[in-house]
Amino acid sequence: MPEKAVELFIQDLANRMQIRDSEKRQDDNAPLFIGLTEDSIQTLLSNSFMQNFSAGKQLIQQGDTPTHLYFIIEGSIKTVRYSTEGEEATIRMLQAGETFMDAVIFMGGKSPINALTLEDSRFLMIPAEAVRRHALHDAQFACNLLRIVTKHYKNAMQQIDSIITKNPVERLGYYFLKQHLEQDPQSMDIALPFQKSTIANHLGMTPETFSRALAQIKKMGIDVDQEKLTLRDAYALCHFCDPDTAHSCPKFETDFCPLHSDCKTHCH
Amino acid sequence: MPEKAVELFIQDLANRMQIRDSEKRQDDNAPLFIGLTEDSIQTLLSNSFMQNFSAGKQLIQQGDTPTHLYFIIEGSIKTVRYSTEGEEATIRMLQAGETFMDAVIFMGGKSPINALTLEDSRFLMIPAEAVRRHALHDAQFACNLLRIVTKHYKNAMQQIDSIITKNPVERLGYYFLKQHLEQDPQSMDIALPFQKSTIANHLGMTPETFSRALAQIKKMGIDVDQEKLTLRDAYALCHFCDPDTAHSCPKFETDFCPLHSDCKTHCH
DNA sequence: CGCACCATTGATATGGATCAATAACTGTGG
DNA sequence: CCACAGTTATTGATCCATATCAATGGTGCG
Repeated sequence: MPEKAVELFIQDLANRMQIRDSEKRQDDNAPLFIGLTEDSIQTLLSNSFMQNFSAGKQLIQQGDTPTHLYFIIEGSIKTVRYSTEGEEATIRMLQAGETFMDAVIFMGGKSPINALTLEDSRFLMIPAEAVRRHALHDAQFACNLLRIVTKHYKNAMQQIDSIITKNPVERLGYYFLKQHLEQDPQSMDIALPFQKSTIANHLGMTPETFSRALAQIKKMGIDVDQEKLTLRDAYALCHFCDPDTAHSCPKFETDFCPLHSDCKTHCH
Repeated sequence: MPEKAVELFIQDLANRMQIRDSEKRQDDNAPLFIGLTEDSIQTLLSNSFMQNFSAGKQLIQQGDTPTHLYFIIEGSIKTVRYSTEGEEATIRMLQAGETFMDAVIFMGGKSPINALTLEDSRFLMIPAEAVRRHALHDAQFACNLLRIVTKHYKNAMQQIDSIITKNPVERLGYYFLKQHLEQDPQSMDIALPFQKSTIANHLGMTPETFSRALAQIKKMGIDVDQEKLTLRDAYALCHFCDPDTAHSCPKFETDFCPLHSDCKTHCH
């Protein structure tokens, strides 16, 4: 039964990756399996299985030895650290298509984070030992992991920077900007994929402060309608940008990008 | 001339790794080259070279395309991000034997960080393209990179957690604890490897606050003598510990570890 | 010796946390 | 369809930790 599920998953994955190919977006989804041979995927997944968990379940605790790499088929989770007084610091929030425990597996010790489901979720679980072994045999797979982990690391660096140098409004704007670029840079709508209090904690502020920051943002050309934002102005988020984020923006290096030296219109 | 330097370096590295072998500490130093064949190292370093930079030199700017992986032969550097108003957030401070730009090379875009020398320094510089190519050919090398990057990532997570949930004194204590475990868990002395203002920024506080936190720490059984700390009590730092850090402490799971359930002496 | 630079210490100000109350939404059952 | 409880979000009032401002002391270097 587990094997069957995995078979199905592989087939589905293959389908999806072909679709992606034609869309030229093969990099973005399931980056763990990019460029692997059918054989390689089979070997890697030979002891993997699917499992469901209900909302609010602690999958991993700080100090546990990580046993699996989790690939989210359905649902969402967050990874957090707790202080001794029980305060929590949210490191990441993840949705379907993303993986977690991918980095922890290679840290060579106990897990520095807790992982818990935010809603009822379904995972493909690949044994940690299989992942480590496979990485040593398939350099492509190891490089996929590298790309994934470095991306996490980049996000962590931006999170650190945000918390240290930015005020709540700027942090929120920066978060929205990144969501905007990630979801669909053409659309004027941005979805809030998680509960506000969860995002607030991820940004290092209380829900109250988050709420007040939202109110500020409204005044800057962004309509807030429950769990959806609408930009009234395509450039409303531009002054939250930074030099490395700019490069993933379609407006970058057009004369309309406020960071561009020739820009006349949107500079301040 | 560059080739000669690299030859020498490899030889020196080999020597050092043999020494480490006998000390059973082969994991800790030069983790980039662990387990690689002589051939593999040769290929990797074929276009590498040594270069010196004076203190305060910007090696990489945010938004630059990273060109090399740097291995610090001598000196120290820090990686930082700047806000638009010029405030800085220090991500890491590194010394001889460590590498940087290792993760950035695999992020597939522009650098999210600046790197600048803290003193006159000397680096082994390996072209980024060579690193990426070699990672695809030598899975062992890719796994070494994975271990390095995941370690950075772990530190970043702890840094985020510290800044969000801990007050300045706790952050400082946690930093000292980690230094203590990293430098020499047996010794009662801890060296401050960087300028106080640099550490302060890394911990997300001003130099003034750092200074006041130091004063608090003095009251907790730790003598502060300029750039060296001395623990008056081997357990002085224990209540700054957390479940995942504990595992790298020699006192862990002895009855004297305050985190241990059977501990009678040091609990509070 | 004197000039920088860094660290410390004290006085004050302020941004965001906390506390408290209300409002909006979610789902459930009558 | 509405009434209800439970959760999540907003808004207001207050407080406190840490930043900021300012002055002094220490250290190393030319």
